Amino acid sequence: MPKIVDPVARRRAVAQAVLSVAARHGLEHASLRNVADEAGLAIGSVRHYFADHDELMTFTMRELSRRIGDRIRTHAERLLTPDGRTDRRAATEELLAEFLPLDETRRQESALWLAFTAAAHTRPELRPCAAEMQADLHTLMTRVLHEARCAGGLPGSMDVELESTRLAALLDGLTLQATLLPDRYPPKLLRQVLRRHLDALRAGS
Amino acid sequence: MPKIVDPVARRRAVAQAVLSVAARHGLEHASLRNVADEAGLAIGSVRHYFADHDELMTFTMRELSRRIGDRIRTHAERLLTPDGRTDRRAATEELLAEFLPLDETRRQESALWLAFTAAAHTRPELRPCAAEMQADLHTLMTRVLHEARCAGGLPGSMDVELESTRLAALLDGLTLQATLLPDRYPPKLLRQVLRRHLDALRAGS
DNA sequence: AAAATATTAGCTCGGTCGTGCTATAAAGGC
DNA sequence: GCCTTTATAGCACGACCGAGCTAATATTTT
Repeated sequence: MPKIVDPVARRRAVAQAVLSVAARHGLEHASLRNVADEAGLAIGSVRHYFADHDELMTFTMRELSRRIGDRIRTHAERLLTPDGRTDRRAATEELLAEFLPLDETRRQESALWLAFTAAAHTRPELRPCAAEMQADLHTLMTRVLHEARCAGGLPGSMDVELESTRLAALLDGLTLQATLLPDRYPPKLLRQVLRRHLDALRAGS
Repeated sequence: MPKIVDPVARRRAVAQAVLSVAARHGLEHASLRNVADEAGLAIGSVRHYFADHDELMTFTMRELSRRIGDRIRTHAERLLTPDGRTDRRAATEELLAEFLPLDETRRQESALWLAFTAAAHTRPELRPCAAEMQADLHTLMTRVLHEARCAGGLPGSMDVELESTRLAALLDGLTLQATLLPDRYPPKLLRQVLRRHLDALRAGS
């Protein structure tokens, strides 16, 4: 038998290389050659783990989605399983703030998310994943608003479905703008806008 | 002298070809060859009007910006120079709705806007234009909210600057989502979300 | 020790790219 | 009619691309 290599770990490492190249030079430069260089592998090695370029891209997008999802889930659990001591309002704000590019890590993730989302427009193989990410966001917004309303934090007259869409759009829009112009949208401003929106929801309209 | 050709018209025609190709197959396929084919010209002809590929791209993005801007300005004038008979509230909603992908034309423009905006992340030459577009959006939101407040349509306690950012983010986010999943975000829903936001602003919070 | 095989490495092909460069065609001034 | 200027057309080069394919390497099991 040959050298034992954990195939999933390798695939993830290669996906990380794709993300690094894409973050630095754009998705269009994430060629097999550049990615192999970035990962410190030969081009043939990369092709051993991915059938073709498309599979590499779809896997990488799912990897990005998984990474963001993991980060969100951590906060979501804290919110959805309150231990009594946690401030629901603050926990909600923290959860939603997790989507915003508040530090360099999340700024880079946001930029990558935007790149893949835009690419999904003309690359059919990426569309399912992009659609899933958007659906997941909407679902999470619905859960958050629904539970907040049940807990009495939001008025019962609220249209949860509509407000979920509005909240999701606000987060996506803020992320888009802050990713493009980080200087004009410092973390403080982003949190301020989010807080304002939550306050408005709380007040009923 | 040679055959007389209006150079600006030609440049715009070529830019239109870029937009067509980009809308159909993505910005990365807007090569000189594909664009020349789309425009019905030889590759050399295209290069006669554009020094290099970068200039073609920057010009096309500005052209797109100009086209969207023109459409907006038409509505903006109607709102900012009211003739007494116009309903300010409805005119405002119409103006803001002009940003949303409510029909096929605007859906395509939105997709192109998104593609260029995403590309601006890693293409320095596109950044100034992207930044301008975003700044213009914010400025317009500020004007609309400011005038609406002066006209008594919005509470005086409102933080215009903050609400402008929030409104701009909402529009960008809605556009992003509706462009990616047109089926899930039909025009009716988009207008509903916009109306809800304006109602909330009106109610003071 | 040897055989088996997952892994790595790299050559080759056809294709597309931007761009430098040259050649032809058209049209108004002399 | 000729000449200058502008527009159009297209060849040629080097670079990069994805993918098919083969060979070498390394390591665990037999």
